[in-house]
Amino acid sequence: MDKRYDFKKFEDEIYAQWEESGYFNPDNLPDAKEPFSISMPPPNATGMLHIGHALFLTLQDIMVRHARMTGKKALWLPGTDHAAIATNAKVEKILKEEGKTKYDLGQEKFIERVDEYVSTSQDTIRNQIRKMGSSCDWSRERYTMDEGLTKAVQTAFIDMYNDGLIYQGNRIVNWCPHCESTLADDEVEHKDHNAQLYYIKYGPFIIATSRPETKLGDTGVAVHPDDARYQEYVGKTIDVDLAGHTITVKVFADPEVDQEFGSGVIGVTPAHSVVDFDFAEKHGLETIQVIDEKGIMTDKAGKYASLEAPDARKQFVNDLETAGLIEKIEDYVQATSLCYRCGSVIEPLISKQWFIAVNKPADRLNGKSLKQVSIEVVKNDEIHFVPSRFEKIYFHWMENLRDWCISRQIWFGHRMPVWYAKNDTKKEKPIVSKEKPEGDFVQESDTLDTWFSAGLWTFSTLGWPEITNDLKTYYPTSVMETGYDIIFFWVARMIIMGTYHMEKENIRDVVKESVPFKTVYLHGLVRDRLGRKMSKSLGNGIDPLEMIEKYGADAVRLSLVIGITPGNDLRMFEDKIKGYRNFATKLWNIARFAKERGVKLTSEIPTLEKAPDKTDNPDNFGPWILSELSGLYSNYENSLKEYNFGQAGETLYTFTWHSLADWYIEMCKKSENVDYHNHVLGYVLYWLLKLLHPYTPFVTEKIWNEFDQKNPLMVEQLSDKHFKSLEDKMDSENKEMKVLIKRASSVKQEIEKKRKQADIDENKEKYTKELESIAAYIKSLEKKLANKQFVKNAPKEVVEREQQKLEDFKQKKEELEKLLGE
RNA sequence: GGGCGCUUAGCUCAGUUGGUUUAGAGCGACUGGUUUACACCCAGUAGGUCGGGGGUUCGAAUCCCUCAGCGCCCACCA
Repeated sequence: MDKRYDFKKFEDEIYAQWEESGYFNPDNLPDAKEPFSISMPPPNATGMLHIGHALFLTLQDIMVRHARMTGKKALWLPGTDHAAIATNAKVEKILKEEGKTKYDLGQEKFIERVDEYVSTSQDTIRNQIRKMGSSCDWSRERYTMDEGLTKAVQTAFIDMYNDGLIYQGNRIVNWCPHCESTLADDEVEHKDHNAQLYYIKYGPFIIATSRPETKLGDTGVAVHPDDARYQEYVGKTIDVDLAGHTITVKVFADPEVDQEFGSGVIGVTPAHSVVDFDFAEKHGLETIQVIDEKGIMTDKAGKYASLEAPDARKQFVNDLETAGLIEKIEDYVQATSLCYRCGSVIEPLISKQWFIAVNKPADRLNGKSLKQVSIEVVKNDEIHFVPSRFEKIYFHWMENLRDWCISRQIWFGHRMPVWYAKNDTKKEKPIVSKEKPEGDFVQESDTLDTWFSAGLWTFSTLGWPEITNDLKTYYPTSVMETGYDIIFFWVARMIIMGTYHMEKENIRDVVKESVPFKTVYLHGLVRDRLGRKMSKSLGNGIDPLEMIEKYGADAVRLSLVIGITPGNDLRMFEDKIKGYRNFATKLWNIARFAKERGVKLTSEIPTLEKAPDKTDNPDNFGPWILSELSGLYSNYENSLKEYNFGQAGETLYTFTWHSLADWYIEMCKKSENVDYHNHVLGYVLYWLLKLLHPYTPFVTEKIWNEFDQKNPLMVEQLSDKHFKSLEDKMDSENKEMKVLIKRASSVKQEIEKKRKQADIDENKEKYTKELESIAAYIKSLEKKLANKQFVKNAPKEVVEREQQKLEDFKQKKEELEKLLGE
């Protein structure tokens, strides 16, 4: 073996061997029975691996490798997402560099161009995923735009349409003038910014508005029903002159109006405000659109027509001022809506779009709505969140969910199975069908929201709408592991889609449950050393590929996992990774030490009676390390069961470095009982490599290989039964074990004592101090034990423990006193 | 406006239902050592009133209240 583990030399090779072995595919695990499955959150097909990917790949790989090694039929299904808006924008940018626009190409050619781009760049992310050591089943890889998933999307759309859950409607939507597309509610970000509040003389009222130009489209005035100031106008329709532009508004009362804010009167603009749209629906107001899809004033804006909205505002305010209609202008902080992709200010607009009705009772769901069922399955614990606090956030979002706008005006994406007669230019008579109807029909030009297909991911990738063996076996998936930032975008949508489509009559009895996953594990965000988000503009990102190159994939994996807790952000910096590179080297050297001594890996428990019966004999460390190993195993398994990946990792680290290397191996060297220790070491290493493998798959596999093992480590079994028998054996030889382990620890103390003795002269002062603090502690223990309340109320074990402590410290005190010659 | 999280050694973080720890780890600092498993090493030292205050309890980093700072999410006050 080389003196140092050269990860660069081995990692790619090891991965290739794994892949060739076919064991990433659970079909090739013949003895495995109980299924375990994870759908990989699909990275963007055109994306590059970033540190966030590295984190989820590590966590999921740990789960999958562990499942595989504990006898499960472990499937980790990889894939990529077409990321409609992002990819569309990317290709548009490339075209721009060529001096072209998408219109030069036309939709068909543009899509060809996108497909071309996607297929060349998909390989990049695939290979980057491999670099992390991800043991996913590439034979089942999917893409959200592949043939099968396209079919799934169409089937899902048609089913929901036929059930009345998808409808076309003229409703107010979030419009991004830059992307020229609608956005879902949660694709809109809210940011405070400084704005002006204009108080306008508005017929008999004063109204406040931050967007004066929209007032040209007002059709109503809202006041509070109890507001004495405006009672006389309620129910009346009045004409209002706004500097020469006359609008007609209906005055109505609604309890939503806050009497205290502004003047207590709202000018209602149904076409350009979400709230006002709701008012309009409720009170039967007309809508007048004064701003169009590109942010330009329409003909309805009278003399302001064809101006850009900000210019129209300036001019309009100017005109109002001249006419003496501006009462005052106040500064105030307003929450504006911004596009989450490009940051443009969102324009609420009324337009004809496709929606999913989340509140509508559905026959398939026994008259419950999508929303109700999605809430229910989490309340009933059919799905549970780790950490559970995110359930509250999920409920809150679900309860307030409005109908989901699923149509997008970008070119790249799933086409809807919707057709219009060629002369139906207003899209008034949609025909929903997979095939183009006979005659002169054109397909709906809008595409579907990316999250529509992403919502189907857990079952579309298993072959749905076909009823496949995979669907029967692996649905619902065991765990959904993803970031908390994506709960609404994705997790919630998968729950909506899964609980609906898997209730279909031909599926219901085939899958075990309709929920898409049983557990949602949410990890935190990776931040820089200062806790800032990693971003290109800050240049504070850590490139996982560069780090793999420098320190190895195992080191990157450990650095992402040790010390983390579910749902909490973590900070990442290079030194951390370097430290874990050292760990891999440490492990390598342990193995090298073993190999050079002629150690053979073995699963056979070393006999205990070989340890000689002498207090200071280093051979006593044999039983000691076995008991440590046994403790490690239960700690490890319990931590993983609770998704405490950080803790399990830390336990492995501490055992390997400190118990095994620093103590046990040091003792081995001092013993002449070579055969015995070789057995112990071969045994401990055999199991330790298995335990470590999910965390550091490369170096453990390589070491395993160095010991000429038959099978790859990745399909070796971590046997619960074995550790039970280790424990049993230790129990059955309980008395002897306890004595031996105790002796081992007394050897440790002996060594420390000798060390102290050696430097006692130089450090007399220090030990005197220590003696003082021990004396003080003894006093406090005595006081505690003299406290009747304590003895009465505390559990017996605690009291006993304190008594034991007292004795131990008394002994320590005596020893120290002896040392100091007092 | 509502909700959530965080605040523990110089830095990054653990700390399970309150009691196996007179508060732990890694990194960094300092002292010493070792060159036949490993300097990507070993032994050790220093460093913390567990954000402040109050309460419950025999016992609180851990539970409750309150205040402060940081961060995040949600939200239709025009």
